[in-house]
Amino acid sequence: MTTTNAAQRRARAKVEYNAFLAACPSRQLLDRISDKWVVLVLCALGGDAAQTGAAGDAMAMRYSEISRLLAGASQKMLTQTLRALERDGVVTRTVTPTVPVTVTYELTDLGLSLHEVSRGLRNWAQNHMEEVLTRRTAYDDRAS
Amino acid sequence: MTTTNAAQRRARAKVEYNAFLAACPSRQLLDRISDKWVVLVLCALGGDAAQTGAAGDAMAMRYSEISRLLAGASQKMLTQTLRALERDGVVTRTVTPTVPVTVTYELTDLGLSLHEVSRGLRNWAQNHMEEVLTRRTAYDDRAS
DNA sequence: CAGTATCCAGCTAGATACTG
DNA sequence: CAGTATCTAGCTGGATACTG
Repeated sequence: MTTTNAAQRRARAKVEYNAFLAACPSRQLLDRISDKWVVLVLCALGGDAAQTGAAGDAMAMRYSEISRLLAGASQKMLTQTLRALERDGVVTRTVTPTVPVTVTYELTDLGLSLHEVSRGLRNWAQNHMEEVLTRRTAYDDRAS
Repeated sequence: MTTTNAAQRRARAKVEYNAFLAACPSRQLLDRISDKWVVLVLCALGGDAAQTGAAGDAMAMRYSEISRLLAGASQKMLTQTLRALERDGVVTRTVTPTVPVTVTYELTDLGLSLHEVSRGLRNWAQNHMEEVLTRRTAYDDRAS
């Protein structure tokens, strides 16, 4: 009976794994906010960048503004991220039919609350990152 | 002068991008907690699983216990994750030299506080995920 | 201006086999 | 029991070119 055994164990593991995943609802959110560009877009629209002049609170931004702020993001990633966030109701996409079309993005209430969550993360990071880094180098030194 | 132009633009973009990254310290943390298995290990050691009997607060767990709880995680991923967390001072790794060696993992104070952060995330997820899902299906329906 | 479409390199994570 | 080592498939993200 060696034929089905391995496959069965694998299938069983798959199920248990999914069950544990389902039991941990933060996974859903994490898949959303753990994305590199999602966080950066959130920062940008939330006004954390402060390099554009205004700072502190949410603002509507044009595609090209975001693109300029997040230099290094390809259009592909930017558009993909923006679409995903729009799909989830985190940002609004407003098309103004001017001559060359104008598109602005803005955080929704949902997006603002998500931005708040990411601020909580940022706070933790600022308070503990130094300790983490210290531990990390200590660990690396210990390992001959 | 078309030779250096493209490369220069690319280099410039790289710098700006990094600058914005650096300005957003949550990236560091996100790289840590956004990992699938990190969160699950955090859940396990934090006692969120509740499938082992005890529930609610932190507990020391053996490698095999974690492995059983997170069925579906390969040893590679589990070990890798555990090592990274140990390196960052989030968990402790205790080796007891019994006959077959016994290794237990436990959250440190730092790990507990990180676990709290992830609980904040979980709360947001529980409060808003339904809305996100609604928006998402609405968006998908709209797209003919 | 604000995208869409396509192709491809690199990294990650899973499978598998072996060890103190 | 608690790993380490190695190979590879698949997905993600970046480059590039084209469009309403």
